[in-house]
Amino acid sequence: MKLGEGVEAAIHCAAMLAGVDGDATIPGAAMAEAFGLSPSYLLKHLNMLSVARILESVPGPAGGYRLARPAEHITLLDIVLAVEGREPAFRCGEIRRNGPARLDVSAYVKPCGINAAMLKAEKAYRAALAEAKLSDIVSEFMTDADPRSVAAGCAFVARHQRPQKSSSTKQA
Amino acid sequence: MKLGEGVEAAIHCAAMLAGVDGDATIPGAAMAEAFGLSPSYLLKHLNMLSVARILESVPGPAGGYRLARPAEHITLLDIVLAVEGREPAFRCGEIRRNGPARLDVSAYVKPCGINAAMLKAEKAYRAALAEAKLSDIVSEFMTDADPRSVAAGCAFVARHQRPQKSSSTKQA
DNA sequence: CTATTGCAGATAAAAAATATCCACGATAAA
DNA sequence: TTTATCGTGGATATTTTTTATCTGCAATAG
Repeated sequence: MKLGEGVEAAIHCAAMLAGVDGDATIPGAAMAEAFGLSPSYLLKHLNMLSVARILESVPGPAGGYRLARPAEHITLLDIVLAVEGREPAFRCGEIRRNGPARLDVSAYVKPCGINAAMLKAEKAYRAALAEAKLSDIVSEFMTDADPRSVAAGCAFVARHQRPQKSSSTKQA
Repeated sequence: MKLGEGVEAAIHCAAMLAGVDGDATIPGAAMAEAFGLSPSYLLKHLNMLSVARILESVPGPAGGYRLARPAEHITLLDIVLAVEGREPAFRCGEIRRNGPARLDVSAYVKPCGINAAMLKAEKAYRAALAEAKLSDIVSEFMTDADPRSVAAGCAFVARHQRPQKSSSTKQA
């Protein structure tokens, strides 16, 4: 049972993007620098978030990424599933039917009880992640984290975010 | 997020061992054959279950494995942790402090909120697994599975289990 | 036009999971 | 006592997955 490092990166990036003004964007390279990550590889993960409609990407200069919807409507489950895939962690290989004395396939129509129990646990896991909204993560960070850390994060966003020319004008 | 195949093998083996009479044992090679698994590799997993005191191993002819305690006191969590390790799936790399503008370490004493949320979800996952007793898995299999499958399983256990000479005599 | 950005695909390097083998100690049975 | 069977531990190989890099391409603000 292991989660790739991309999950941590994706959540941190999403949290950072929650702090931009209006429809401004932050380039992926800037976020890679902020977290000391490999730019090329981080782009892979950010792209998966784009495909999952969690982020929006804007090409060209002044381009980059921004949230595709308000942070209140993005959960950690959304991000984890986008990066890690939607398949369950436990995949039943149906090894019970791999023995030398194989029965007819009709003997295995009932689902494997072990599989059911494992899937039930993962359902609980996902339910807990679905409860964690990105907006909660951000606001908790703002109030609980060390002021220097908060200030540094906000300064970084302010320095790297790029306002868009078209669109309405400012933020909501 | 992925669970190794060893988990499925370990649970199936433990369930099989729950069906032996008294202190009899079943050799690892027999269980590997029953599930069509590589014997050498399955032994690795069975050994981890032994180290975790979930199984007991008996060397020599008439040796093999048996449950170290009643199936009522073995949970899927016990098995999963024994095989996959006890570390959480999400490991916080503290990438927030890896940027170019590093703050003093004192700015990071507060735990990462993202880490806390991920750990909370995994706690729910483990709690659900802790609810699933091996005895439940077995009894559910006995009553719900196809009779042919149950009969085949019981026959296999009866054919391969090996009673122990010493010890009290029979089971409790 | 030019520079910057995201994207897709090929590729490579590193790490982990899976699998095999052999020497060893224990032990039941012959 | 001898022999064959079993689990253990270590070394090693194979395969798969993860992580990382690079190149060419399309989009676009200035």
